[in-house]
Amino acid sequence: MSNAQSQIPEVVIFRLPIYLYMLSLLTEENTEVVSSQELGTRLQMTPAQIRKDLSYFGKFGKQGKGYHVKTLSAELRKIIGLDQEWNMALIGVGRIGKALLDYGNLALRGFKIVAAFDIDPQLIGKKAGGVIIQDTRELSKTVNNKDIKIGVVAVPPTQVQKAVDLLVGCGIKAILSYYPVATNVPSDVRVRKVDPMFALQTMTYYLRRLGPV
Amino acid sequence: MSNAQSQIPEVVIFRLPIYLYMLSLLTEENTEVVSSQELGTRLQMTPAQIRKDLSYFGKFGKQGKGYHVKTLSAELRKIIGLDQEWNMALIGVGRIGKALLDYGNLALRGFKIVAAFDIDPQLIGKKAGGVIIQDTRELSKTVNNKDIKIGVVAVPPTQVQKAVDLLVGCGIKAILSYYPVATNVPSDVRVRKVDPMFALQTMTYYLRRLGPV
DNA sequence: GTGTGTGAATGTTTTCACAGCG
DNA sequence: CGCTGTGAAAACATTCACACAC
Repeated sequence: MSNAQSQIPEVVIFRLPIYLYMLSLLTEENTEVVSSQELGTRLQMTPAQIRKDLSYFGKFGKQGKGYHVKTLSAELRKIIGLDQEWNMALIGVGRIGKALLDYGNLALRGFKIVAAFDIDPQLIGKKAGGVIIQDTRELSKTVNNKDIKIGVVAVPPTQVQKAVDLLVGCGIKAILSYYPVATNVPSDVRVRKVDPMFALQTMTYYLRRLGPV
Repeated sequence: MSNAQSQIPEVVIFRLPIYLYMLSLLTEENTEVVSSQELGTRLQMTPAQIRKDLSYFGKFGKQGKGYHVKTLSAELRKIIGLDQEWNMALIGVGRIGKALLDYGNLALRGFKIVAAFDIDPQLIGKKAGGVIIQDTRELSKTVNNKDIKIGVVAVPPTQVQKAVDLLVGCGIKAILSYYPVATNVPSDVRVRKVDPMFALQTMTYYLRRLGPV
């Protein structure tokens, strides 16, 4: 049915969860149908962009009416891959790692940290966020047993490549890293780097340019 | 000296903290000088892009050598506005709010939550992450007393506009919101929306397209 | 020789504008 | 009529390629 596959810009993929999020808000408000106009207002983007983005995946709208909220929601969930649960392995149970283990929203949105690993012997065997911290040597076995598809790397910069290698060795194809260091991975493995501080650090640039306060 | 001001693309601003981060790693390694080539390799971007980005702000490199790590670091910190401490007010001490109060990296990087607010009477007066939770009615007074320049909004979607209005009313010009709902603000106020889940939610798209596993 | 800074060229993303459908 | 879906145009961002400085 859909041809889809390769030529969809990455920015478009990045926006899909945003649409989905707004659709979930609309569902809560019992809105049945929404136009690209209305979505655009709520998300502060142009209606044309929303229509074009969605058109990469199919024709979900009805002319003269708009988009059926529930239907579009379901379609997007399928496209993004959120119509299933995803098991994740956490490498590194330091500050960020612990915060992730305690972060309730993960489970709410279908992501579950089902195993945690560290190299610190002091931590191994301890319990955190419902899982027992394991030695990294058990990674491969656990990935298979627990059907883990996503790796989350929360180790210091110097250890990132090592952690990534471990995950890649177990057949993991999607890795979220909490330090933006470059990593060497086969081309079919996707590493996404996030830093919770970057958003703050870009705002100060603009604060400075507002004239003296 | 610098003309700077308006015409610098926002994507460039977003990359500055990334450069700064890599420079801090290089400093730890006692590297004195680095080329755009080397930076590019480490950050997985083209040298040309790095040079062009930096050239928006001045000429920091030396031909034939590269960039002096410490000097460039210092310059970038000045440009981004990280050569000072920033006081922040948190609105909403729920799950995300509490996580932020406990997040050590904030202070390490020069950001400090110096006041927290909520409307829940059960929370007001309690202590969290070193600050006492206050009634939002005290916001204005506290913003002035504590020289607060950044607001962090961690309240449910339906309350975001209200919280943002409060902050804007106190003269706050930079707001970080943990839900990507559109907000109405004067044009000199910058609202940045972050959702810690979006990075995950885009990876599953690509996971699905890797052929059956 | 080596690597920056930068116009010009190329590539990508967004917006426009309108045909066509409900 | 109103609103989608979409080629074509405009805006924007990245990369090239080279003169010049060390």
